[in-house]
Amino acid sequence: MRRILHLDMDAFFAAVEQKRRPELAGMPVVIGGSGDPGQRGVVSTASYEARKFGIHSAMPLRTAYRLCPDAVFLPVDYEEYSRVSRQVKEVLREFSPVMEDVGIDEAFIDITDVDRTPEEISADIQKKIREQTGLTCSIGIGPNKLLAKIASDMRKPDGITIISADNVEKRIWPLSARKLWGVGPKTEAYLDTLGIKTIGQLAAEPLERLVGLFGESYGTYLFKASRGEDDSPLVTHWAPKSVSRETTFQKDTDTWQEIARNLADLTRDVVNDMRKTGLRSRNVTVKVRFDDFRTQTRATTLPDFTDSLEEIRRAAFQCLGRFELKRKVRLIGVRVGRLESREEEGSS
DNA sequence: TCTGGGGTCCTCTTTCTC
DNA sequence: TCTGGAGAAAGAGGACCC
Repeated sequence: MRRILHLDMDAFFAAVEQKRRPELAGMPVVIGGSGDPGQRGVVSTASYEARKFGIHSAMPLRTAYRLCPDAVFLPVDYEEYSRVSRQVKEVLREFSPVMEDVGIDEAFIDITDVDRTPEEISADIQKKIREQTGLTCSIGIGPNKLLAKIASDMRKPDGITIISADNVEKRIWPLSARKLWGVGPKTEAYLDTLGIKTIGQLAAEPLERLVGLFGESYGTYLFKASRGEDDSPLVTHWAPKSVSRETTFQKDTDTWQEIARNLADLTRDVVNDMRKTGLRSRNVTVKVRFDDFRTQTRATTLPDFTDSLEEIRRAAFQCLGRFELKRKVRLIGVRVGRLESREEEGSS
């Protein structure tokens, strides 16, 4: 039986800010966008004090401001959070070389071969992270990634939760189906129309029914996940599949020059990114979101892998030309896909 | 009056090729 | 030369994650 540990930093961005500016400790702090709640943007992280006002991630900054005008609003400082994140990951690597990064504030490690109890390992990790960074984290341990991740969410902040394969029914089945990784707002609402609210109710459905409702791949996934089954391995190395940049205009616009200028800037940023990481691309996609929030994409395949700004910009503008820009534009974005690394040229 | 940005993966449809 | 079908590749959209 595997033993997987999932670590989740508590209110990470807000906690980093409160740590480096002690006067913010105990105050409602909201991190997001440019840090100006009058501008367009959403909440990335709210401190626990801010959450008491009903503020949560993905909420528009303006809404957060209405809920708590006294909160401290700060811009996202990825460089600083990345630096702290590296410290946290270094601590984890001391415990196991098999680690999967899940974004900036989460990770899995495989502790199957670590010769200590899960409780000891978890407490030790929490202690070391607190010493190194001054921050708290929550830890979940289970026989697979799915259960470890659900566990880490059960006691927050600064908690440790252990779920074993034989107490899935007791611990997992009463939870909302939304707690399963891969079940978002849409699926939750659909399940609700079927009278399915909990993971246990999902587990009561026959495989054939779930496959009929959700398709082979996702139906099978839900069937297994509701039983706490997950044999997915930890992904320790992976290559990027796409690089993108997008921006939401502060005011919706129908000025072609403004749209074009932004697309040119974003394309330059994407190409710089690609070159820094030694990648070339064969596919360019442009994304437009209109003022009614409808989103469209137009893509084109290039004759060859390239990191030439000229070629990629030409392709992006060719895509832009295929949109009917009848409404005002809210967002413009560009993505390059079908990547290959310059070193392994010709191999894909 | 709202609804970010950077990703992945899946599904369905259209287009290409043999 | 015309037509059709099968299968692959590309394009588009959408759900989901942090």
